Amino acid sequence: MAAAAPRFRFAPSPTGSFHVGGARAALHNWALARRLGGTFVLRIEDTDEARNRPEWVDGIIEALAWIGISADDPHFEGPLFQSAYSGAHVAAAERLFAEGRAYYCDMTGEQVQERARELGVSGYDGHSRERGLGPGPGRVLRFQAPDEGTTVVRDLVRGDVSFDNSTIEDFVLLRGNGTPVFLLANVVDDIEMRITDVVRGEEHLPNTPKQQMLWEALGHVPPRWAHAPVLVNEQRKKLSKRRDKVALEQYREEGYLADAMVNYLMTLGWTPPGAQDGSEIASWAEIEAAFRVEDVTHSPAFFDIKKLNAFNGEYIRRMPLPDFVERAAAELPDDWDRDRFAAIAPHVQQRLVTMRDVPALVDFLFWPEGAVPGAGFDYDDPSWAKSMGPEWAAPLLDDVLGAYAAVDGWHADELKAALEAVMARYEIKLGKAQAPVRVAATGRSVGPPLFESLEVLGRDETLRRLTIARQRLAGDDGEPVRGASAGSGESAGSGDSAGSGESAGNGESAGNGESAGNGESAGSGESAGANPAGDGVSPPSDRTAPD
RNA sequence: GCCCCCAUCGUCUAGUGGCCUAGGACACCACCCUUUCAAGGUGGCGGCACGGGUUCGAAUCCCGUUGGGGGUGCCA
Repeated sequence: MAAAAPRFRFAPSPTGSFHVGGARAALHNWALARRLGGTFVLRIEDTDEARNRPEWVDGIIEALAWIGISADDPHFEGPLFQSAYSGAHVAAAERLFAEGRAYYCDMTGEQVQERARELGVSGYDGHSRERGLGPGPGRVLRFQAPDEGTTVVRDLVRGDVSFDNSTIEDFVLLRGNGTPVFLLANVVDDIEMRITDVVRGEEHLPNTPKQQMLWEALGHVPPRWAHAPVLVNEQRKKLSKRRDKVALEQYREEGYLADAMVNYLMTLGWTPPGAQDGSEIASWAEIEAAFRVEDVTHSPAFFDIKKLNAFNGEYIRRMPLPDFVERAAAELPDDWDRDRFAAIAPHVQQRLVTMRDVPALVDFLFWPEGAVPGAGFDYDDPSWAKSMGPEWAAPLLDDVLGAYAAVDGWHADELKAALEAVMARYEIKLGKAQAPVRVAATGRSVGPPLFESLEVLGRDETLRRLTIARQRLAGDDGEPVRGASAGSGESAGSGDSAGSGESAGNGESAGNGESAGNGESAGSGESAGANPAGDGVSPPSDRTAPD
């Protein structure tokens, strides 16, 4: 008789944002369910009224879809709602009471603490076990845990973990108001949903012996357990919503690719095949085919954004060009010409960390008519002095102006040849000679390859900008002429102010060393006011680890 | 306090008694390439927490120490 298909579950509680740690847990369950031909059950733990909003459930489903866990997949089941099972929770509790496995107690939390202090014990001492209390307002139902022996949790990632039953107190099943507590609800749900494998975060390991007792007391065989290590921050503390950037949605908005995020998340605590002596980049298909919980590491993993960045850049570079152009377009202000961007796209694709860095790399192509760069551009920075400083800068600019006005075609190779012809007279190298031209034409000291950029810019606009720069140079450091300062921004006027420009202090990313981009140009419609960042809308509690 | 988990380069990891003078990836440094910046290439820096065992032999097994983390609620 073939073993029944395994049933996994992912049980997040709805909050305003989706935790990366949760994403990893979901991915683990998903990979297993798919590889083993089982089912991934999504259960929404919505019992806490206070934190329950319908749109949050959509958020969970969307976040899952983003990382490839599609509700349309045949292996996907749900969403199911814990609240729909409240009847079963209470029924289970009553059954445990009827069978003498649980009893009522009228002590308040304070009283329990006080008594523990007097007796010198650590927790609840079983005070009401023999008092024969029945249900009533304010009375909690407690599970009568065994006093002796040990409970062994067979964990797929850690092996057998044993707990001394004497250290497990008679825990609460039903609150004073009759509602079930997490421990009970969770187990009953799993039983009801015929879950066979519980794969979750290590923070749940201490709860596991209690849950296992419940499974057995309720007459069922406990599931296979697997507790993956937690994700931690640089302080080696569990990633917390309060202090760390954990919202999956935020990474998505900042221009991280789902594939990169998924790949990276899976490398925390596990090594994809072939990574032992090569790249850790692996497709989901490869990951899914090879992932086994038994191979998951035992120790906590630091969620390292630097490494995530490396993965993301790698994935961006690997995108087919048309895909890249399409995806990048989403980061551009509406009034930026798509064809013009497409012309330079191949050169920006290999210079990115996140998709959000795109606008700042090409903004010079979209200055409004007659504009000259202003605040936020190197044009107005020390970079100007550095590029224009040499005494040969002015004459060279004059010569380039002349050469470019006369150049036959207007293609990168011709523009390069023309500049090389000019610079030969000054006995300088291309690396130096291009600097003043670059700053003059693009407003930045770094960016996509110069001649390709100029080709896209066009002859008229290039000459115009070189002329203006030349005049400024002559005017001895006078104020820059500002037709419309701040580049494209102001005139963009397409309503999408947004300002991706800020591009999150990516100073080190794609260039523009000094300034982190122009605050107001380059708005990426998407990011607009949204920026949920989780924190704002969700309860500050860290105790929301999906279970 | 009590319970539980963990411990290989800065980080993520490979490693399950000899193949390890410990391998890869990210980061960092240098050089090469080069049209700035990237990318790419080459090389470098850098680790088995400590102390005892077991064994012919230990990063690998056992014990202890130390250090981290998680849990300890009428939260999930």
